[in-house]
Amino acid sequence: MPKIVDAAQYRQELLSKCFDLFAERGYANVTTRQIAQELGVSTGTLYHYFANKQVLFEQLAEQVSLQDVAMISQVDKNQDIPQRIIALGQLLIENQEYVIKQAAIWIDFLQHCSTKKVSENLVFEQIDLRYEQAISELLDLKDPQLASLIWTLIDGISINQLDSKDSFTTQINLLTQMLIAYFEKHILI
Amino acid sequence: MPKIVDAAQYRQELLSKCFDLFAERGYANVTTRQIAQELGVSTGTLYHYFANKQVLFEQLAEQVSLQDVAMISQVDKNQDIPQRIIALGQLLIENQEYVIKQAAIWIDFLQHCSTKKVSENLVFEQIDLRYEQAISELLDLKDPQLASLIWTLIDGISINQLDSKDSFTTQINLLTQMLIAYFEKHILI
Amino acid sequence: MPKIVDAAQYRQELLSKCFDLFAERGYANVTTRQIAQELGVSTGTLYHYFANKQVLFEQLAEQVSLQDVAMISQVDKNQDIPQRIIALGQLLIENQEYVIKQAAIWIDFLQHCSTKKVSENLVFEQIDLRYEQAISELLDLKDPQLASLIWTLIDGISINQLDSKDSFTTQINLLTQMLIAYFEKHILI
Amino acid sequence: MPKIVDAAQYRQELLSKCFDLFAERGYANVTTRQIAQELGVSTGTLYHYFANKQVLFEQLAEQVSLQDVAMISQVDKNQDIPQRIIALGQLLIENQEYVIKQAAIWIDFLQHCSTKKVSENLVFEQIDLRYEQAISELLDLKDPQLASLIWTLIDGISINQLDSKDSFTTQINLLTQMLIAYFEKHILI
DNA sequence: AATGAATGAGGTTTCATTCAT
DNA sequence: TATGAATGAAACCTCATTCAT
Repeated sequence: MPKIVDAAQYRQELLSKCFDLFAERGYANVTTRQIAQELGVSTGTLYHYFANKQVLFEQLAEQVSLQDVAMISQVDKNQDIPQRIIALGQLLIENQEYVIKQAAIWIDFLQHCSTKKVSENLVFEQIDLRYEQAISELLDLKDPQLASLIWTLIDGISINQLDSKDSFTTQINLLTQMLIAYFEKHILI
Repeated sequence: MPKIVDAAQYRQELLSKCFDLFAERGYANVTTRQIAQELGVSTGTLYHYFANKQVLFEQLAEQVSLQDVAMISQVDKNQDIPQRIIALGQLLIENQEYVIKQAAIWIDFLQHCSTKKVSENLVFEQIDLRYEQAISELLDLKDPQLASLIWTLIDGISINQLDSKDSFTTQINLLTQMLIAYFEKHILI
Repeated sequence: MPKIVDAAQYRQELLSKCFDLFAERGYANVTTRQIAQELGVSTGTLYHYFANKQVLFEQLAEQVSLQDVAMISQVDKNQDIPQRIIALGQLLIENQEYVIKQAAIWIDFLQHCSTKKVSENLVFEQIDLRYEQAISELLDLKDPQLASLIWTLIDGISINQLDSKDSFTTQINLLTQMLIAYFEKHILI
Repeated sequence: MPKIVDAAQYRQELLSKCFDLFAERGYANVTTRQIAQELGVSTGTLYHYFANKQVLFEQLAEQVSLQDVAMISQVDKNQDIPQRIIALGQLLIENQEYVIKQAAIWIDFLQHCSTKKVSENLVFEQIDLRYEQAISELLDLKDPQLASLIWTLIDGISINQLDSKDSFTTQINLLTQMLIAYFEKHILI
């Protein structure tokens, strides 16, 4: 009997392990050899679990999106909308290291998708929808575009955090206030 | 009489010509041969005008940032702040094709910078400052962070425009309203 | 009670099963994984029965040569030489699918042998001798070179059957007539 | 101005230089690095002149077929058919080293073609036709199948010359006699 | 100034073979 | 016996860059 008991689970582990690598260097600047090394396996093993570098990356993006959604759903919904927005901001700031990396990967994935043909965008659209739903649910939104936009703005902030990570807090807080102001004026009451 | 009168100007022309290429494919997916072909010159000539691919790209990013600033400064300042915000939104929507491409290049450049060492971030910081000033001036802002944020959010929206370009208008309009709500609540009296 | 009673016999079965695979794709274009899959076993099992891919192939070539000889010996020897030649041609045409595949494997094996050192040519020479004897016996030949040549010519025709399998019949018939003409002129009486 | 004056001619030179390599080792056993080394160029240069290994090989096969035809046309046609056949045999024996290698490449090419899809067989059919015409012309043949067959038989003999190169002469001579016997019986008069 | 042939390090991927279970 | 995950050398190919002309 072979060593690995649950291949699917092991794949997830491998994906998690190369999260930092892709986030910090970007898809094009990471070699498959580096990935294998980071994972502590041979390149052969890498290709045993993932058809190719592209597929590996797509599965990582998918995994990341699921984690993001899980993070968002941590916000306590027993509060009014402005409080929830603040709580979301708080959560992002607490997890800023992760959030910034996640954004780096997501942007990379976007570029990747725009290069490829439409057929592959199915996985992209599916992921996109996930974010939309998570935000809609959190803020009781009826407008899907608004939900999409909010996460888009968060990503926008995240990727702009080159080294000045202390500004992340400030920018998220500013965004929080913008959202609250917008909600108070257009949505609540 | 030599063909090229003004080398500096010719360089600018070359840069302009490869804007689309980088925007659509991304730095890593464009080869120097493709660039040369797009420009209608040989690779040798390319290297005559630019030390290497990286420098070429950095100069393109710089050129783009100057064009962006020029675009922003087109907004008529003889209106109140909310009107200026609306006008800016309008401008972005009118130039959406350019704005989206510009964002693609900017994000690519960000990734590029975060990979490299600090020494090269000088050019990055310089560019960043330019945006900050343009927005600050346009909206009479005292807080540089807020100015930075606004352009950051615009970029955030822009890069998320994979194919669904019709949503760009909606999203920019939503952002416009957020900004107005925020200004009304926190800045204008 | 162990599953496999007779390892030697099982090996023969395995060899027979991968005949088509090697014939259609060629030694270099068949992976051990494909072989294992075709055989319905794991690669581990494959290596349990055969030291390596090369040995597997050599044994296949040997098995094929034995089958060829068995086929040749089916020709009824109660006829004169020209009739036997015609009967041999008939037999080849009837089994053309097999004959063509067998030739593909044989040629592959020849290439294989010419690459390796002389030590391994023992198995090659042994196989070669087998063909020589079978043909010599069938046509009452004294000249071993002539016997060799005949099978060589048949192989030559066989490998040239890319897709145009209908020409196989024609070409074998032409060869048959050549042989008869040659025998009538130089050998019989 | 670049170094190479006539790229097409240089390509031919490169092809000629790797003839031995492919003939002796076979397509699958020759690496692109070995080819480059044999040619005295870098792998990059190799790929500058040939899209990939496959294309290089196909062009080699094509070149070889042209040389073969040129060789065949050397036979003096001012003699009767049997004499021409003998002269052809003589020519083959004189050039046996080349003939054997050429056959090795041709067989490799056949295998290669049978693996690929029909679209690529155009080049194969074209080459095949060339042989047919050269032989038809030499022996005043009306039957294209017979012409094809003759070259096929020569190839059959050639590839069977593993090391025993002295038998090549014998076998070609035997084939010569077969052909003469066949012509005398079926074609002439 | 302009060309594009030449370079070769290094990228992605394959695959025969091993070995723990 | 049987399995198939794991290995890593080595294959094919790309591409930023150089340099002779």
